[in-house]
Amino acid sequence: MTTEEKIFEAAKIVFQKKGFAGARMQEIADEAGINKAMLHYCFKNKQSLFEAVFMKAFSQLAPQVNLIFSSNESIFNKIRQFTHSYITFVNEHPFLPQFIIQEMNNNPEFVIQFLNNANRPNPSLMIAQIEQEIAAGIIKPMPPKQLLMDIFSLTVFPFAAQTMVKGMFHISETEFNQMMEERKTSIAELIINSIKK
Amino acid sequence: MTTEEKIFEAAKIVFQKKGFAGARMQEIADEAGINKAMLHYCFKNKQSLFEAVFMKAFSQLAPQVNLIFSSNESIFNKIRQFTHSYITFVNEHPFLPQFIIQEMNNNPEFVIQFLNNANRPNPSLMIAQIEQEIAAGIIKPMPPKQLLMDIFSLTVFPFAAQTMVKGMFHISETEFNQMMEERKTSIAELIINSIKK
DNA sequence: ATCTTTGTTAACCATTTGGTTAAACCGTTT
DNA sequence: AAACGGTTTAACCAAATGGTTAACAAAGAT
Repeated sequence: MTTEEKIFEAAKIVFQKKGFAGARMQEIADEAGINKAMLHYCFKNKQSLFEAVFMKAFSQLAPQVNLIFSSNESIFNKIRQFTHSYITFVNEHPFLPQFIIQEMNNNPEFVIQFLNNANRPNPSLMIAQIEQEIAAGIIKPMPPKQLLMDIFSLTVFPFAAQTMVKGMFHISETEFNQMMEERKTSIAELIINSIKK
Repeated sequence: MTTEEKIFEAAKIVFQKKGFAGARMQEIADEAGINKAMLHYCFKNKQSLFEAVFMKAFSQLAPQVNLIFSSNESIFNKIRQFTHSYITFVNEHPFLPQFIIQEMNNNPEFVIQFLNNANRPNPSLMIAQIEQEIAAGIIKPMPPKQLLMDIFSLTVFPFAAQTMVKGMFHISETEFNQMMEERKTSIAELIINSIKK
């Protein structure tokens, strides 16, 4: 692993745990097992290191979502695929959703950058398909954006609010993971049942 | 408004916008229109000021939730009341959910404090009722915690991920608020339809 | 009137923090 | 082996930041 990669991995860990403002350059250097000056040798400064980490995180998630959203499957199968593959993916990157949401809220200017980014999550195809299937009488009439928001909410929220959920329900890491495993299918069926005519 | 109140309000604004690590004592003082030394005269330090703000925020939300969860209504009406009153409340405090989730993730030790706090959100009554109604054959069998997580997800997520949602769907503040208004009833009916036998 | 308590401020301090520098290290070329 | 290039480090620096101090003002209490 090159030094740059070591730094990047370390920065990922520290930024995801502490956020941009809470992260310390020294801590990233320690985590990477290198001297602090190397951070500035490889990356211009804290901001640019952060942007690299954030971009990478985001562009790991978005293409997956788009792949499913733009496939040729029926809306029902797309929903099934989405919940399944999203939860699988996030299980391996448990801090991604809260990290992305947090930093997006703290730096709303960032959002603008992603609107121009090819790797942004793009719901327009999915919205079009929903409208078509409503017109074709396959699913009940409803605002497509609300449907998408329902799908995202049910899938993403438990991860984003992980700490609170675990605390409120008194559940362990293992129980949490098991619940998420169940949700891979239960969410999809919940949504499908509600829109199916 | 007393100086302490001015500080508290200012701290609320700055902490909710920047988070604990990102907030600056000077900025809070400026926002309150007072000298920085007053912060330390009224509150011991940054941490204790933050805890005061956080506790207050949390204990505005929790009792409302508990009131509904422990009423004598049917499960269907409780769900209707919850989505309605939660969305109404959060519309007036748009940064609360993301603030609470963010700081809980950043300081998981906090969670422990709330487990001993009388004002904590307590889902146990609601869970018991769900189990009863399943046993009585009123609603379909399902894990009660999953049902609660569905309700919370659909209600809270759009607010917690506000910035991303607005960016992804290209919707304005006004359109967002209108969507949330619709959700007050649409979420409840979605859930109720899915559990009703 | 004056003493005391409470509220408020400008100036100051110690530490932390992001960032820089100049020297050392090391494999490659000549 | 000397010169060279990229890589790495210890030491350093300036600014930012949380927190303190000592003086000052306002308001009661005696």
